[in-house]
Amino acid sequence: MTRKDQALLHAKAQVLKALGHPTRLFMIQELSKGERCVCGFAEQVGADFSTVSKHLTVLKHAGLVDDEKRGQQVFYRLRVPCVMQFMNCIEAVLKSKAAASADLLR
Amino acid sequence: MTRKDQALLHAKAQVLKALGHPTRLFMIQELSKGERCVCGFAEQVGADFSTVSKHLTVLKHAGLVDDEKRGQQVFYRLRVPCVMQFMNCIEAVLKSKAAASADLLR
DNA sequence: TGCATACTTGGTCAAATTACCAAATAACTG
DNA sequence: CAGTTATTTGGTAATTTGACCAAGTATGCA
Repeated sequence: MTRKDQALLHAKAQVLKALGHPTRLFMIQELSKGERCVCGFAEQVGADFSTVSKHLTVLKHAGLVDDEKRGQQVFYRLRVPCVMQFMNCIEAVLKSKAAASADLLR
Repeated sequence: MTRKDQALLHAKAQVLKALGHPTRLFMIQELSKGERCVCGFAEQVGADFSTVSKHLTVLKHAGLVDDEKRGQQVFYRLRVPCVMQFMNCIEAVLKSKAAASADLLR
């Protein structure tokens, strides 16, 4: 594996890692319905404003969302909507896992 | 959000988190080509045997892979091949991010 | 200008992650 | 059975993560 391959692998993993947190995944799901300001999330997510802001920063650095300041508010939006297509597959993984656990009970 | 929704969100995030490590992502990519024993990975990945084993355990717990012992070797295989479809989208995210960085230079 | 609102940033701390080594287990081999 | 190979498990140390609080910045409004 070349150094370039390694870098690409690392970059891809970073994106997935950014998605790998309940709060951030929730944010992505919400953003798939449309843009949202930080304050909008602060209400829904039961966390500190600063925590919400930091999670959004992680998503931004991963390249998953864009932000735009309008007035006093900062609006975030999903940059690449295709990430939502992951969800079906993830659910398939969970189902397959559940099925395997059920197998153990037989 | 109900407690059940929360649990589902958490479970999904766990799957993504499992994918969010360069070594594990590499393993998944390799497994998409066919099953592989732990020793096969130990060679390719420049890490300790125990480290490799632990990464595979993480993937297994996430429901992403299955293992089967045959003789002295343990073979792992991808349980849900659809995860490979993520890659195109992830690459799109990276490209979009690169494009945004390029914008800054204008 | 001065104060409130909306965020972000920096600091701190506990918990989780990851890597390695050493030791334990399991299955073949002579 | 003794020794070797393949893999997992347990322990430990370094690093990263995630949550909160407090302080800083920026915008809008009286």
